[in-house]
Amino acid sequence: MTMQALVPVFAALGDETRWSILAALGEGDASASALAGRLPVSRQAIAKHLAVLQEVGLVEPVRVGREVRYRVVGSELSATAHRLDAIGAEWDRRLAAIKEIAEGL
Amino acid sequence: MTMQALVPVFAALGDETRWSILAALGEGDASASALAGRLPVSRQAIAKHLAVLQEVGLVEPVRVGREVRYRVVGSELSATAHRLDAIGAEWDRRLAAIKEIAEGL
DNA sequence: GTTACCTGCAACTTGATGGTTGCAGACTCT
DNA sequence: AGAGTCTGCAACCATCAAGTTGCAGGTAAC
Repeated sequence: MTMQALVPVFAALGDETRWSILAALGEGDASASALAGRLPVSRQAIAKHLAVLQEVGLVEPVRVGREVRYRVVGSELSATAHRLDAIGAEWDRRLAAIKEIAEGL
Repeated sequence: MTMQALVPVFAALGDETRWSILAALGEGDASASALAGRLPVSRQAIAKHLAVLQEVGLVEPVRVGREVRYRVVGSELSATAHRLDAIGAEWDRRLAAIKEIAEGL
């Protein structure tokens, strides 16, 4: 159970560049330098984004020799999705209850 | 089908104050002024947040006399959750494939 | 018609964030 | 040992976002 603080996870997912990084990592684990070769931003910018992603558990570092590769943690994505879905369902339930009252049932 | 641009939705959900507003709206529809009475921020700040939430379809305005009440759109939350879940599942699938290759199966 | 209240617009402050460049340190490999 | 390359740290810039205050415009109610 990761149980990250939800809101920071969304904040991390609310940036296009970070999604580009996640998408690139989907092709296989890669280091900040390798990613900088594929994306139109500097290595340091990518390093910062990776730090943010790691902070909320969306990505994890793996040392391979002298480089640090990053891997997407798909389960964190799924966990976040499920928590969000539960919240959405809760709201739907409440709305349905209100609707019933409004319709005099 | 709302089909909002995903990333902006996450950006909208990546703010604590916005969650406070959503939570308060969960108690029942309310206007910006009413929310300002319950939350520790100014009405205008809340109005801006509501604009952001409306922009991505998480909330919708309802005129009631001279005031504008807002209602949470739970379905948008659920839709976002399902899309995120699909992405997470896709990553898990890929990781599983990579793992199989790595284990020489 | 006034009074009162609620919304909407504008200007401004401030802190966070996305981005850059430059440099120092560490590790590999020949 | 030396060359090359990868990481990490720091300073810095610019833009955006969250928040504020103040004011003008409607709309409801008495």
